[in-house]
Order: sequence, then structure tokens, then C-alpha cells
Amino acid sequence: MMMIRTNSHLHHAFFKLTGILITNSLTTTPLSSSRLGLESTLLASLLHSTSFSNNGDRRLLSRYQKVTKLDDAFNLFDEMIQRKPLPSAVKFTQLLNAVAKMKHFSCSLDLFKQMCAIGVPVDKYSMSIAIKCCCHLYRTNDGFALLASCFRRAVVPNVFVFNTLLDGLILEDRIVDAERLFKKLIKHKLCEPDVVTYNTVIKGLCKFGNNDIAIGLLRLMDERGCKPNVVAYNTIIDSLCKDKMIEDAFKLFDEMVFAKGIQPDVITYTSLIYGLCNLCRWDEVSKLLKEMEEDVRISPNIQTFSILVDAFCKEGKVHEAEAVIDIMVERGVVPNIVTYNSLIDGYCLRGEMTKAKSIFDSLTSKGLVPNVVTYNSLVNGYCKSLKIEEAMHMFHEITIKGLKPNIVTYSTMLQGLFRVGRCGDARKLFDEMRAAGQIPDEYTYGVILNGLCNNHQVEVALSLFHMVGDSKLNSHIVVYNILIEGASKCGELDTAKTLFHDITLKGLQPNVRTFNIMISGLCREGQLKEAKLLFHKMDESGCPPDSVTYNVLLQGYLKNQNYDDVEMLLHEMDGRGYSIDASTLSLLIHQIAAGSLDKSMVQLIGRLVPKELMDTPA
DNA sequence: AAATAAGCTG
Repeated sequence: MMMIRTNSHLHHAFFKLTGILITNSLTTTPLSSSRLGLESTLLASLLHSTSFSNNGDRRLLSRYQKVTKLDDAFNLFDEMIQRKPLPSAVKFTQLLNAVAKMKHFSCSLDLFKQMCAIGVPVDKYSMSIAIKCCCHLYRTNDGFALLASCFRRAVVPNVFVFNTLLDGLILEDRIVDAERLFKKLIKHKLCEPDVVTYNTVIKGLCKFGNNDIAIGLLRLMDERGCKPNVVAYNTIIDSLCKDKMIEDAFKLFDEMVFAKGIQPDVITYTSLIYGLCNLCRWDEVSKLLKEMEEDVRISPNIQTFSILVDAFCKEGKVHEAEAVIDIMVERGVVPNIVTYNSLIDGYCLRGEMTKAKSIFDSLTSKGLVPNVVTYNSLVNGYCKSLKIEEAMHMFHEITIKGLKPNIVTYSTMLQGLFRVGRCGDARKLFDEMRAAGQIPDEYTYGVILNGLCNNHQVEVALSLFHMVGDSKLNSHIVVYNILIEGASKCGELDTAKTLFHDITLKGLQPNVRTFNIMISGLCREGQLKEAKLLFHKMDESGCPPDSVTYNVLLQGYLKNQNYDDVEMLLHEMDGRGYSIDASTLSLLIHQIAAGSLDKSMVQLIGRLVPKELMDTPA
């Protein structure tokens, strides 16, 4: 399941990236210096005036809005309810909002209830905050109950309240309910949907992969006289980027900028940069980053930088990632736990656990608190380095620190235990996981099947597979790939063949990996004719052979002394630009030494061996 | 005179 991508452009791209970032920070500094032209002075003064208006122009916050600690909020509230006469509803509402802003939703809700109990009049403002709190606590139904009480109290809910409820439904993945509510609003004219209403529904559609319908709604809102804004476009662009449909994302971007004249913001750029990073299209990343830097109104923020850090780390370029962190710090953007999670994960993936651990240990001094994601990376890193005791230690640390291991944590730990052959402990952990209320997903399922197969328990894996039956868990090709590989490695090729046959019966499609595993199994048993047959079936199955297929088949031919076929395959590989992997190469070298291969082949083979293999002695 | 929204973990 691991994919190693090497990208020669990356290093180059990195210098471009950091180059852009550094040049920009240099060009922005002289703005305040004296050797500026008139226009620049104007610009500088504009900059000054905006920074002034940020503080000076804004009205002073009331003490009810200024609360930053929960205790202060409660104390203030207690003091307020003793006062005679009671402070205005506005003051109470401001306090409620301040508490909600601190994300203490249930506290805010408590205060709201107390406030109602002592008879402070409730209006649409306090109602909408209370409803928001319910929604953020995944208790949207309670939000609807409050809505009902609005009607009883003759408080007319406005579009804010409905938007909040709509958002709550989407947060709970209740997309059908959300659509129903949306239609009801329009049909019964409960309120006039505004741009936020539409955007919220668009967000819901995107969340469920309905990008096309989301775009449809974007058109519809325009027709209905509600102009889409940058948020509407960003939501869809972001969703398209996540679904790797980057061309469509750029199409929408162009439409937004050139046809509608809407200015992109940092979120637009960040989404697109994320999409490009995800596809390893580094040159375009630099281009876009440059474009963004050229727009004086926009500068990369913590997310933009974190995405770059993450991209470098995923490519194994941890030093480049650290350079990005240095640049962001220089620019006054403070890295957060997400940024460091990427870096820690990067070191873990490289197996540099000492370094990973030392960054982890330094978090506290930076005022950052590790979260489950942080621990998951370390658990994963230790497992991959076969340091299972350290992994277990980290795993237990999660609960000690008051956090909860999630499905990723359990799956990772399970994988680690299987990997060192501790099937019994894996079983125990699996039970523990279910007792903790964590529902295994398809990934967990794959880890377990794979773990059993690799520990000579194919039978157990197969019976688990049959027990799961026609459930959704078994409708993924990965499951078949694991079992076919497991069965054929145990010499149960007939079982493997049956499974392979079942794939199409189930309406699934074998992928390249499925074919490769099957061909490799057939070769192992010396069934070269069948292997060849399958190889030729690949193209017509819409699944053309890749470099792995050729290597697998080549090894089969070599082991069975089919030298004519070897020659043919080598020529085909040359034509397709595929190269020879390390284990095929060592087989070939043996054959060359034994004099089984024609001298004329040697040159061709030399051409098919990648440089990296030549440099490192086997 | 107070309020709603879209970007990272295996």
C-alpha cells in the first residue's frame, strides 16, 4: 500500500518556492523606507491607514465581549444576575457569544438556560447563538427544539437562524434533512435564502461528492438574483481540488476571476495549491505561489505554509520542509500543531525516529499541545521501524494525556503488532478497540486481513472474509488483492483463482495490482501459459500492464528458462520506457554469468537499468 | 446594538 514517488523536479521546484517566498519578503520591507516614489508612498500610507483603522476605527469592545477565560465569564455572569435592575439582554447575549467563540458551546448553552430561567427576555440574537451551540455539539435536533420555542415565544426566526440549523445538519452529515429544510424554506417562504444559505447547501453537496450539483446550485442562485461570492466559488474549487479534479477547479477559478470579476483570496489560492501539491505538479505550485505573492492584498497564511510543509514531508524532503517553516517564522506566521504534525510525520516516514521524537518533545516549549494526529504519526513511525515497545508506549500515552485513540491509531497499532507476528496481542487490541466504541473501517479490515495472511493464517483471513459476506467492506478491490496474494503465497493457487474469478461476478474490476499479484502467483507455480494469457488480457480489460507487470513476468520467464520470451519482453519494456527492478536485475545477472543470455541482450539490459541501481552495489 | 460560512492525520 506504500507508494514511493521520486520527483526530479522537486528539488528544483523547492528553490523556486523558497526563492519566491524570500524575494517577496525582501521586496515588501522597503515599502516603509524613505526612497519611495509617489505611488509607493501613497500605497504605504494606505497601508498605514488600514492598520490604523483595524484598531482605532473599531468601536471599543464591551467587557462582556472581552472575556477570554471561562472562569471570568462565569464570574461576570454571576455578578450580572445579582444586579438590580438586570443588565440588558444585549449584555447577556454578548457574554453568551464570547463564551461560544471560545468554543465552550455547552457552557454557553448553560448560561443561556440560566438566563431564560431568571426571565431575561430571549430574542432572535440570543436564540441564534444558543442554536449555534446546539449545532456545534452535534445536537441539531435540540436546535430545532429551540426553534419551536421561538415560535411559542413569538420570536421570529430569521435567515441567520435557518442558516445555522442548515449548517448543523450538514455537520452531522444529514444531507437529506438539509436539502429538505432548504426546500421548505423556499416553498413556505420561511425566509429569503441569502448567499450564506446557498453556500451552506453548496458545502453540504460538496461534502458528499456532488460537485456537479453544487455547480448547478451556483448557477441557480445567480439566476435567482443571489450573486455568488468568493466563498461559494472557494467551496466548490476546494472540493474539486480534493477530488483531484484540478482542471475543473481552474476552470471555475477563471470563470470567477475573468467572467464574474470576483477577486480570489488566500483561501482560493491555498485550495488550488493544495490540489496541485496532491498531484505533485510542483512547477505549477511555484507558478501559483508566485501569482499569489504578486497580489499585494494576499499573503500566504498558516494553512498555505502548512500545506507546503506537508507536501515536502510527504516527498521525504524534511529539510526543505524545515526551510519553509523558517520562512514562515521570518514572515511572522506562527507554525501551529498541524505544521509540526506534518514535520514529525515526515521524519517518522523516513524512519528517523530520534529526530521525530525530539521535535515531539520540543512542542511543549513552543506552547503547542500534541493531538491524536501527532501520536498517530509516532505510533506509525515506531511500528514501521519495528520498535513495537516504543509504539505501545506512545499508544498508552494518548489515554494518559486525556486524549482518545481513534480508528487510525488502532489500525496503525494493529498493523504494527501483526508485523512483528504478535497476532494474539492484535486480537486483544481489536477487542479493546470495539469495547472503546471505535467501529473498524475498511482500512482496519484491510490491515487485519493482511496481517493474518502474512502470519500464515490465510484460512482465518478467508473465513473472516466469508463471514463479512456481501457487506460494503468486501466491495473493495483491495480486499481481493490482499487475499489473492495471501492465498497464492501459501501455495493455494486454486483459491486465488477462484477469488480472482469472483471479482467480476461481484461486479468489481480487477486493477493493475490484482493482475500483477495473479501473474506473479501463476509464475511461482510455473503456470507460464496462463500467466501469459492473463498478461495479454490486461489491455482489453482496460488495465494496461505497468512496469511491475513486466518485471514479474520477466522473473517468471527467467526462472523457467523461457529465454525467447525474455528477449521479447525486454524489447517491449524498452519501447514503453519501463525499467528493470533490483530483484529482476539480480536474476538477469546470474543468467548472464551462466551464459544463458545472448551477449546482444547485455547492452539492452544496461539501458533498462535505472541509474540508482547502478550506483548502489546490490 | 449583538450572529452564520470553505482549507491537515493511516
